[in-house]
Amino acid sequence: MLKKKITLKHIARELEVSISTVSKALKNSEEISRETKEKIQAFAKLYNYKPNNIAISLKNKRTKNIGVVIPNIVHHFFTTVIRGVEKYANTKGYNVIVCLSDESFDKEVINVELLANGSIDGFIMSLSSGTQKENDYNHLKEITEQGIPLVLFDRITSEVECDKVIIDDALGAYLATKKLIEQGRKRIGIITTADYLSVSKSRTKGYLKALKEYGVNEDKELILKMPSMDVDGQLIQDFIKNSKVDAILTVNEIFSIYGMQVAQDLGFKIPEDISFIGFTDGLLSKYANPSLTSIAQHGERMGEISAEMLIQKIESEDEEETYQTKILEPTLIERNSTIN
Amino acid sequence: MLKKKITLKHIARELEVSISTVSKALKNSEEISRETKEKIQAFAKLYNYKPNNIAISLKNKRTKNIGVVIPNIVHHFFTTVIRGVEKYANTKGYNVIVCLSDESFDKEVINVELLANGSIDGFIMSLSSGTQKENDYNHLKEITEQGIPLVLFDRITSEVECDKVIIDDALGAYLATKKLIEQGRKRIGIITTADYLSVSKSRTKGYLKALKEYGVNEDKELILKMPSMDVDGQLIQDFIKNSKVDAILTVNEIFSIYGMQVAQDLGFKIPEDISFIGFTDGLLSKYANPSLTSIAQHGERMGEISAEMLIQKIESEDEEETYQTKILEPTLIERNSTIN
DNA sequence: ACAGCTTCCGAAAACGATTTCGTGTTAATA
DNA sequence: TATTAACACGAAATCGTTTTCGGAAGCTGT
Repeated sequence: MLKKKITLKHIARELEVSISTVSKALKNSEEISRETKEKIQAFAKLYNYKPNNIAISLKNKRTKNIGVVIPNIVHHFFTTVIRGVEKYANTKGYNVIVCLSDESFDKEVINVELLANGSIDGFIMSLSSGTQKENDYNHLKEITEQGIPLVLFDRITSEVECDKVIIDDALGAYLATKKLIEQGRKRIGIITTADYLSVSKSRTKGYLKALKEYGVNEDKELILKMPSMDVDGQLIQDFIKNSKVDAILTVNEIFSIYGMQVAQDLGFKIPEDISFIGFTDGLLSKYANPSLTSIAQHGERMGEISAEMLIQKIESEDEEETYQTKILEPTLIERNSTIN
Repeated sequence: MLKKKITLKHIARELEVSISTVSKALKNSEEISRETKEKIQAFAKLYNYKPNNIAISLKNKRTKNIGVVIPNIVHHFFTTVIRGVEKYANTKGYNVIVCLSDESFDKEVINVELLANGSIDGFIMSLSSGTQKENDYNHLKEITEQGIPLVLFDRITSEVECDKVIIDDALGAYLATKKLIEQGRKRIGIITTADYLSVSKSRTKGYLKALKEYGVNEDKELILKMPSMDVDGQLIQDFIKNSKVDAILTVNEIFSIYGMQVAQDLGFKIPEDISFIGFTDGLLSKYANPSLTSIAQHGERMGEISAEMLIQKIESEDEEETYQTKILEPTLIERNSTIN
């Protein structure tokens, strides 16, 4: 009943030729006579022969797999990146191995070390918050030292030399803040996370830059730093209640969505009393009520570019150690959470 | 500069012993003398030796990879399943290779065939809509015939004999409909998709069963079948405008969220004039405004169970061909889109 | 002093494929 | 007829690991 996979050896034995002959015949080598080739090819097709990927990987020292290690999969942004990576990788014949670090340094290290032992030809990664907090990148330095190509996206670090893809986070925050100022907002707050997260830091910077440009002084009371990536409802509620903001920029969409709910519960009208802009532009932004003005991070594009850069490095012969950082432009998408 | 990975051969040459000795020493074999083992182990640690996964896979004919093929990654449900699979698989030392079929029959076949050639020890899959439409499962039959374990979840078929994990879709729809009836709703509509999707069919069945139980006759005008998984705004708008429904059940959350927006734009109050219940209970349901009463599909649990069943099959010696279908109970989560 | 045991280690096959090189046969050329 | 070239194929190494088997020492006991 069990139709086990057939190998070159089986074909060779059955047809009374050598394994080499079978191998060559199936690659249509000129070395083999027409009739022998036809015989072998027919037999192979009949028994649905497909070469064993593992054996080929071992021989070629190339797996045609790329490893994607991301902090989580719940944030819509990361799933769109996966989509982009998949899309491009597939056209080039690569599979995608997805590993979740779960925002944990230890899990990230484990995943990387596991995959680095031959399972993949290169990595696409976004740092876990744990890793950014520890500020320890030895696991990444090791793989680059071994010559395994690596592309970091979104959550990156200058500690590791490799290709990188990010959006201009500061610019995104700057544009959003500017938009709010120009709409007449006077007290613009920001809900961000701890500074060790590279993106949050940049976004806060862009926010401050815009304020400065318009002569608004930084006000610590308008900056709420969430201790983790999770929503702390109480903190947001207190912030909205006490800070007298008339606009809020958040570093992800969940903070905004949650903020809007709190604000509405407190009787504020959106966008009249308080307007909101969030980062990421995922499904939530589009379907929230009111819909959320947001800064698109172009995750799918980011995934495609990452995959393209990685595969380019994987397949390039020369060991030129030149790395580039691609910076995508964020896009402000206006919806009903700001005046339009 | 490049610190290439070290192999058994390198160690053997350097320490002037045989490869076999090195291999055994690193496994702490009793065959090797204490001093030789210590010497080899120290050397291996110093040069950070890690065995090559590919070589081991070839030798053992086991990759410690499991392939997950899903229709898309945008639906929150599938990402939660991935999480569950990852979670369980990692505890057992397995990696997860994710492939997206993009709802396409062809892409599903390609992915399966690629992975089946040695890359993975087993499959966890949910059928693409294209596959369910074509009703062609030869690619799956082939892998099961080869003895490769397969677990189907959510979108399954009776055409293939294998382990399966689903929620009781009919029950979910039944419970939701019953809830609506008991809340006094008189004209309960359903927004579903074409019948070839196994889950939509079951859910419609549950909906009809509840109606029948309460003596309500089926009314074709209350059933909207969307031609695809995508939201067709016009259809939904016409449906809400013309059908005079006072409650709507939808087979996913996006249809509900979209429906709520349309209803609100038309001046209906939710839940007073129209109440909504949607399947899936993703982020959208929780953060929508009003928040959406929904039927939780327990994706993460489903992923865990799928992984558990698969790994159990992979690691069991006996070739017993007994397959089971696990049916999870859906949970109705009440929020503000229904009266509470 | 010699059979019989341990103890410790290496040779070789195996997993499944690719590829280089060599060789026997035949046909073409001098 | 002798030489050579073209053709068709096979042997063997290789990728990195595991594992079986056998054998060389050294030791024990009689």
